[in-house]
Amino acid sequence: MSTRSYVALKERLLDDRSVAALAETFKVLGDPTRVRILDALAREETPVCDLADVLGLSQSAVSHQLRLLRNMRLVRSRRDGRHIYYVLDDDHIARLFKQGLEHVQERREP
Amino acid sequence: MSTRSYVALKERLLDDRSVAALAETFKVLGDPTRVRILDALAREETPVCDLADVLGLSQSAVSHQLRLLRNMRLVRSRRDGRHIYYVLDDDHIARLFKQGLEHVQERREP
DNA sequence: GCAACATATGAGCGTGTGCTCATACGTTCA
DNA sequence: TGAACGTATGAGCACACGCTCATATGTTGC
Repeated sequence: MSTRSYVALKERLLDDRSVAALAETFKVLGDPTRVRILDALAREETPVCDLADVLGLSQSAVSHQLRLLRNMRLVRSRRDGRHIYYVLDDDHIARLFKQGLEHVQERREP
Repeated sequence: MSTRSYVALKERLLDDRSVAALAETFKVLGDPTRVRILDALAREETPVCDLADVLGLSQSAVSHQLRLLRNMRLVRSRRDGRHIYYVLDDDHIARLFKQGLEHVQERREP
């Protein structure tokens, strides 16, 4: 092991809760299907069936992902007749999402 | 399916490349071990053995993750004698990381 | 009430992922 | 040169994850 002192580093590291929360947050955004769903819902309130159709996914697949996003409070839903409309419910995530987008788009032309 | 027109939505969605890049970017950040490694490397240049020790991980586990981060150009390494020092090599990611952190920390007191 | 539609959800399957273990490669120093 | 140290890497395993399929639940209009 390195002979250099690293104790100072150890003490400044992120606490476990922050690490877990951070990883969990990024993990939700780390899947193409969820990215597409969130992208759509960031633009306008959309019922499940339209999401499935627009994204070319099965109703079931969309619904499963929405449950996850709902549990994490990233989206919220309201019923209108037979339809259930979903929207983004987290400004933080929306901003993080946008910033991530800027970064990948900047990075495209090096 | 909804009778409402959703064609307009379809046309405004993110293109596949952006979606993939965005998801991939977030995915790398979506693991506690990598979060901890990046957190440490954001603070100071550190050799693999110290990383393993400070984070309480095996040398192999750290090395495997570093390879991933290296391939994605998020970290860079330099050799100094027997040690190989790693540092962050991506300002975008560092900023994204910090912003994510602000969000999870704000969110802690609702 | 009962089709038809919209959504939710559990089970199961194939794949990806993060770890360990063993081992190879590289460097230093005596 | 060879032992000790530091790092990289492939194989393999346990588990997580995202999908499909089947089915349950909920709503509308006839």
